[in-house]
Amino acid sequence: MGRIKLKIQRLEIMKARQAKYLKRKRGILKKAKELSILFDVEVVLLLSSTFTKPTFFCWSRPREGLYNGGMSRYPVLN
Amino acid sequence: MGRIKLKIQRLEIMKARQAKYLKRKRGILKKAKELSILFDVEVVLLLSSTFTKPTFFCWSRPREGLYNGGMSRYPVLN
DNA sequence: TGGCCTATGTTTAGTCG
DNA sequence: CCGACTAAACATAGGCC
Repeated sequence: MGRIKLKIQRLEIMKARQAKYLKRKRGILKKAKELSILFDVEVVLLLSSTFTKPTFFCWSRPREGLYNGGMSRYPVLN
Repeated sequence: MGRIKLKIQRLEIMKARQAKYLKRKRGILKKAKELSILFDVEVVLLLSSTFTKPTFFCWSRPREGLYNGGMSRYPVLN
């Protein structure tokens, strides 16, 4: 993919790191969204890096008897 | 991607649904793993569908002073 | 930082075994 | 279900601004 195949190992060059991360983050977020829509799958995706703000994606099916589509306002342990 | 462009909308044909889901699930899991390795990013990915078992992927950086690489044995609210 | 570009590597729809 | 195959669509590395 791209001009050169990128070997899957930790990227140490910080300059390139952030730009690449942004591109790939967008890519996986798009995939997650497509998956949730295509297959009606509930998806939770959390990405936490040391160099940018964390990213959170969450999609859930609507549930009967719930006002907000089943999304909890606060985290719940059952 | 593939022979025919798949419009991103809910798939109703159950026969094709499961096979396609499996392929795409593998795809996004690979992406998640690559992301975590390349950028040293902590990743949580949870997929829950009505027609197969849920899938959970979690990767975290090792932390000093913790035995098991920072993975909580039980869910924790802070 | 982040958008745009393009060449090239990757993913996947459809099919068969 | 699983794996393999192919062609077409997609994602992205590197570069430029």
